[in-house]
Amino acid sequence: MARNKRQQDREEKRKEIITTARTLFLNEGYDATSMSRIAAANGIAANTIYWYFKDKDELLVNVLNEQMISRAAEYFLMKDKGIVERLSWVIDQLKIAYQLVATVHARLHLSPELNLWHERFHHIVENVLHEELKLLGVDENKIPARVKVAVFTIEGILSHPVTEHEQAEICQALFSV
Amino acid sequence: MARNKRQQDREEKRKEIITTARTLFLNEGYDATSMSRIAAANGIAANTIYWYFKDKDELLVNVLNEQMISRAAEYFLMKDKGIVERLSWVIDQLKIAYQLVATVHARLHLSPELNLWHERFHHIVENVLHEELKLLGVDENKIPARVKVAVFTIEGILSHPVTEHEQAEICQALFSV
DNA sequence: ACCTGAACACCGTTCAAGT
DNA sequence: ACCTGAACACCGTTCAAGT
Repeated sequence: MARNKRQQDREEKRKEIITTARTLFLNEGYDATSMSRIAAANGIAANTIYWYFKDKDELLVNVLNEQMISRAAEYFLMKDKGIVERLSWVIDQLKIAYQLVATVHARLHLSPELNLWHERFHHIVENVLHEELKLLGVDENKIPARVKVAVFTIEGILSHPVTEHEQAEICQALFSV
Repeated sequence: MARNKRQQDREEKRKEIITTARTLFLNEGYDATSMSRIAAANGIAANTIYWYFKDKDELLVNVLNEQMISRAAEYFLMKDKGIVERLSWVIDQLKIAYQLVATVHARLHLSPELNLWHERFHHIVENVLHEELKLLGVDENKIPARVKVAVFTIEGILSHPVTEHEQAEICQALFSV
């Protein structure tokens, strides 16, 4: 792995570590991925990571952010597709990261930074869903509760065994006026 | 703490350890509660716990079971109350244990025993909810999807900041025919 | 500024040895 | 059958020391 020389490389190196961590977190899970493992995959010593990130939770927040940004970019390219198709795409993407979803919920109270990220993430998602329901013509003052139900249901689908057929029925139930 | 003498005490001692673990898991969380901590609270050495339980996950399953059984007993004493009141009681009880809910979801794939418990738990809860929706007169073949949405929404309420007002609106949305 | 070896204070779990 | 001290193989993190 390319050695670091000067300040210009700092952001680049950070990104390298984040990418490695993302792969490992998604494949093996957060707890199962040790700092040594991430470091080894980057050709550095375990404690070197602490020069780039405060702790493991800050690294997690960065991984989550990178993942969210890249997925959001793709999502907004689907503007022409139907709501149902876009929603099932979102669920598919989240399913890939479902281990991390559970980890975030389990570690919320241990890390203020993670808690903040979680709040912001929900804020963004809820804004998008609010807009979708508005476009569908749902009664404006019933939208907030409907949005919460939709968000929580999506999370539930991620963390529980649900057949394709069940998932389709559930999505239909969420977006019927 | 009372020393153990013969086989008759085994179940009793197991219960003692489970009770201690339950208190600590609920107050401090699963990860934050070490085996040493549980052992110390029971006046025994850390490794002694392994004579009563295979590992920490088996202890967790027993804690969850005990909690579920005691809560279920109370629930069925509320038969005369309305559905909304009973549901909000269930949510309150689950909120007390919300840390464990997140832990269960995060550890599902690490422990087959925990996974099995989780499946059984959902089976029980879904049966109860199915019955409730049936009594409300919901269209029979729309019930399964509605049950899933209700279960996932309840879990969402547990793990996210939701105001009393929002919660009331959400519950109303779930049980409107 | 960047990186490391060594150490610290923990984990959950195993095992040989005690009663 | 029940319990323990000591050890094992890990953690995440800190720190003094190197370049």
